[in-house]
Amino acid sequence: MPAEKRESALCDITIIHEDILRQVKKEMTDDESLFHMAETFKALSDPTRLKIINALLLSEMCVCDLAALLNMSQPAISHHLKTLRQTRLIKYRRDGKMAYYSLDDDHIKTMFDVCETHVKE
Amino acid sequence: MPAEKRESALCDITIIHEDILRQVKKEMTDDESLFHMAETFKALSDPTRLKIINALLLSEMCVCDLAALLNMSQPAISHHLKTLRQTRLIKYRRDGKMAYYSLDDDHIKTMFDVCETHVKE
DNA sequence: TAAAAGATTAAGCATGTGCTTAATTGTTAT
DNA sequence: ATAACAATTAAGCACATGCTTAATCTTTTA
Repeated sequence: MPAEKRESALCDITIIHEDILRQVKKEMTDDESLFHMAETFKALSDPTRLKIINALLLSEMCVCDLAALLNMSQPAISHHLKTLRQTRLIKYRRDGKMAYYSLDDDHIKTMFDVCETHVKE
Repeated sequence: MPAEKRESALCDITIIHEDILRQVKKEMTDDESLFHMAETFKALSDPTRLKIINALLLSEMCVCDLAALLNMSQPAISHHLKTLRQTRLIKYRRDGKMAYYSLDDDHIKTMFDVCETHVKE
């Protein structure tokens, strides 16, 4: 065994389960997907944005409705909606001056419901 | 209509859909649950923590395994594990010097899988 | 009992997030 | 056209997050 190897065994972390590491490494989701998943969860990680999602689960709403519902400024709401749009959690349609927001698909409802179950038990 | 009411209608945001607001407000999840849900999603919102979850979906692992797998320091991993523990996403058992971590229940697997589906389509 | 090793906690710093106010865009109505 | 309004974007500030290094705790083994 070369000297560097012996030294590194002394200084570095001793890896106990190399076989498991190899196997796990092989089966893990790709980095890019994990990064985007983290972004999606991050979009859901703010109480205000979660309330927006919660509201949109119940009804399509415009920005000023949401601002009134959550008692916050329009810019603040608009900022959050942008975050949710960028992760494709919500979509919107324009009708004159108003922008009506709604959920993009059913994944969000599932994640919301499962998470609610988790925290309530 | 009293003067204050008229003035507020000029200065404040005009609420377009009062009926919907009332209905939605009534049906929304309670604030405390939403707050804890946001904390749960926040725990999942970091790429490193998501990789830890991903690894634990495949196998129980100790801290030094995870540190080696993700090529990070033990304190950094330990810090993340604490966050995941606090939201009851993972649990651990001690065996001598080592702490073996695993997922706490099936909710996490569901959220992980649904989110993966979401970002991959 | 002392030393070693896995794990956790603490302190400190760089970066990110969320709000506010102000400015801008885009659409409607006078 | 121009005024009004819903919405978005920008700039700036306070606070939170994630990493590093160092110190501490806990269990094993020599």
